[in-house]
Amino acid sequence: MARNKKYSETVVVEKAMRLFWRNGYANTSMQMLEKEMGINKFSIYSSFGNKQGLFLESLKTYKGKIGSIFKEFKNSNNGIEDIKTFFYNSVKICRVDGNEKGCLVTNTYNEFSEKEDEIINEQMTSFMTDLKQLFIEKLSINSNKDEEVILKQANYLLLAKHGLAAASRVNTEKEIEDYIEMTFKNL
Amino acid sequence: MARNKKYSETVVVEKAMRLFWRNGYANTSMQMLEKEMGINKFSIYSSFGNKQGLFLESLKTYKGKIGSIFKEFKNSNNGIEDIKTFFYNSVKICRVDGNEKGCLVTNTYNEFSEKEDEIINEQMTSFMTDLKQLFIEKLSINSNKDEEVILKQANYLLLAKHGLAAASRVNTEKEIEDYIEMTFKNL
DNA sequence: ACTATAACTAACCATTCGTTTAGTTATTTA
DNA sequence: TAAATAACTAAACGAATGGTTAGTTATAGT
Repeated sequence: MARNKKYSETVVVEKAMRLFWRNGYANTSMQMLEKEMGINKFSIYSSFGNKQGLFLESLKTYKGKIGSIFKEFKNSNNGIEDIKTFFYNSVKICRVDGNEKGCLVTNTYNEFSEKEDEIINEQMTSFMTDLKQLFIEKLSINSNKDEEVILKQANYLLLAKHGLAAASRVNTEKEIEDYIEMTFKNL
Repeated sequence: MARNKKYSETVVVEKAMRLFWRNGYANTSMQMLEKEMGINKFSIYSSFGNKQGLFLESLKTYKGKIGSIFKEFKNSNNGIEDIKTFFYNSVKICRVDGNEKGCLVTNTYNEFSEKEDEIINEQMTSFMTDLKQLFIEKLSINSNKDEEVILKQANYLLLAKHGLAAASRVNTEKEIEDYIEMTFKNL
């Protein structure tokens, strides 16, 4: 009936994601998004509803980005060694594509931890729960540890992963490598 | 010459600190500060210059608050066991006095990691450097580890402490205890 | 080619931000 | 007690925020 969009929503949401990743939600303004995405506010609002809608779509894109790492993690069968590989892969993905730092999900988790945004908080909690479950499964492979120990170690790894994502924003590659190696020394 | 202040700067900056601690710098508005501190914007500006001045003063107050923990940490001589005690004490201080979460210094470190605020970034870096140095000293007590191992372990502890502060905002006491216990198992 | 309509531009909301300032009140000191 | 002045109140500042809308342009299907 009328003219088509000049932009691809997939392309512009990828750019928005990078900006949110770098600056967090609150510190990314619509003006910055307009500039980075190369489209007008009107287009953003007609495509994504509002700022939060765009952010949720960015989170979805991010999860797609790290999906391959998770898939590899799920499908392998080397127990603890897989978790370690997963840690290294998680850090690696934060180093590509420019200046973005840490894990977008973890950053969001921290930024919204005191807020009361139900939609976003639910997404964060489910992400963490799923990750913990995966750790438990991997820790159970080829192991005769009892459940209590496995749960304790899963908690340990969850917090380690969380802290690693936080630290990867401010620490050097060497420090991070030292941390990962030490983390897995006694599991 | 003229009338005296109705408020104590020490008292109101303590209240400001609690608010910054709970919400971070950007998410704490002057309006919120007025309400929490119980004084007018004018009084805030005349006492502390501007928002950043008030924040720096809050940081100073916070450092005073955790000063006793650091002092105890410095003066004891049980090596690694002291570091563990320090970790537990650091977590404990985050649980008192209401809903404030995590470590104000670490929260600030994270919030400003991408900004270019020289004054604040310098304070954060020096705090971390000092802490690392302390870890190195404690790890060297009654130990025949070579320097490389000690440095690696210091990096490990620094990131663990950083991650712990981040995690203490969102995780349970049990998860945190598990994490600390596991952390020191590896040393 | 015409028209309906979606995509676009750009100006403009109301609100909130950190900060300032004009005007008033209280109290210290001479 | 009276003058000087710091502490106070409250309103307003410009800039920036997320969000909207009136008006224009391009293109789809008839």
